[in-house]
Amino acid sequence: MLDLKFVRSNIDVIKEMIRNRGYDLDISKFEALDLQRRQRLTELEELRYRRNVVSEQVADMKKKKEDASGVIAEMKEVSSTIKEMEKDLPQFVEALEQLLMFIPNIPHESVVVGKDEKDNPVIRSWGDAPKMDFTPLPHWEIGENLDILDFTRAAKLAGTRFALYKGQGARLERALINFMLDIHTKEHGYTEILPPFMVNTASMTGTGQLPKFKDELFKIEGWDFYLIPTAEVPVTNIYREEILDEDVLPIYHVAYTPCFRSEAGSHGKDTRGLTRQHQFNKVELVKFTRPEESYTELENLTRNAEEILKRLNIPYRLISLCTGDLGFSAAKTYDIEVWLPGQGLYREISSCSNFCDFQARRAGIRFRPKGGNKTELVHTLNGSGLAVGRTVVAILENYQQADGSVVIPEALRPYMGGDKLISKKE
RNA sequence: GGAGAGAUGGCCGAGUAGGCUGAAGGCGCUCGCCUGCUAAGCGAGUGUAGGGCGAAAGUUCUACCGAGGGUUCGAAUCCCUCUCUCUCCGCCA
Repeated sequence: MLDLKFVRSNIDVIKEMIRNRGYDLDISKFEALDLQRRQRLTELEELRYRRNVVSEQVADMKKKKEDASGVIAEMKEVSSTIKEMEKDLPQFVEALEQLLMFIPNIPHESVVVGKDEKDNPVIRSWGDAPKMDFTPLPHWEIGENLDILDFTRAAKLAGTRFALYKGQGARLERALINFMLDIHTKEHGYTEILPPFMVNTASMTGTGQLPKFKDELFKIEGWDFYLIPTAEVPVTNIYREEILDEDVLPIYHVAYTPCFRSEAGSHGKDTRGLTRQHQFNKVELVKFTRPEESYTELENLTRNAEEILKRLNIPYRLISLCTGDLGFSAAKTYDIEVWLPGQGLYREISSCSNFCDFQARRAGIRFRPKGGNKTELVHTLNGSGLAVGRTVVAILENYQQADGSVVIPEALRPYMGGDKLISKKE
């Protein structure tokens, strides 16, 4: 959410930004609504002022044993008017807030203005595609051949977009989670968090999943619980409505959680394999920083995520999302895309964003600067470090061999009981 | 699930026969003084959000004592509902 006063005095900047992002959002009502709201608020506050003054008079008169019944009768009228106006005002506040909630974040000046993913500039690439003298298979075939992935039975258990991992497959997923958590906690200085996997409406609103992205969420029937679509939600909301000491910043958190997404808008897309599931595992990096250092922190966070792929020796490229492809709350986003030889394409495995104060404003996450007493909003950042299921995809496709077996990346072997190879059991 | 206690400012903690209590006191923090350094001491200041006026510093008004309703001229204080925390009992991974 943007600052109301900022929007009020920069309405043209906002309109241009909305255009650059390719959003279809009409904010022409904003000014009138804002004005109406303020007028009514002023009227109401004047009446309340009067009530307060007269109430004091009543207290005085009673003390002096004077008759206050005339004033009291008059105030009865005023009070009922106040009550009516108090019932009336929230409509305007809510309407304005609704409008404000649907205005996306302002992209950083370094973000390229573009239409869609074709306009995303590549920032850098790392690693070489493995040389294969055979036709590489997509991971779902590799996994099913090795009997470590079973999509048919997963569909029986739950439905489409679910996976059943078996044996070395299940272990590989678990190994990756530990591998990633260990690097981020021991080497990159993040504090591990294990949060609830369900959160309430207030949390979903705090990070911006609600109200705009309601359709993407799974809700528990009869409860104010939503399954989290990413650890970003519970972890960012840890400090919701809090004022932090400046000393504690920056805060680095890393959390492993499963993520649950309806994938409502992607019917028929990526229907095969692990790529797009209703439930998947992710290790998420979250940062809370001072405003002036958030862009440096974004670079660091992105490199922390890249480091995982370097250790696993998986080729990838880093792209920067253009205005047309940028997420609603983000001011700047880097996507890390891994090379998948089995499918012959690059696939997003991590998305690292700086939200600046956009999430913090809505969630009320502030800090008190040393020396000053005015509170400021923190900047929030997050990025996948990494999506675990897609990392399995990348390993299977990049480390596959002609005989159908899959070499386990060296860095991961300590987490796989020393095994070097996943091969078919005879 | 049953019985009871509680929720106040960045933190701790006063405040119920409703009326200058935005809220005592303490801690913390900021500025100044003092001390050779450290520690201690002294003085002043220090909530959040929103509106009006002001170029700004600022000033003024309104709201906020877990949340939402109600009673009243007037509610942190009375009533109702909800949420959360704690203690005891029961049940359970």
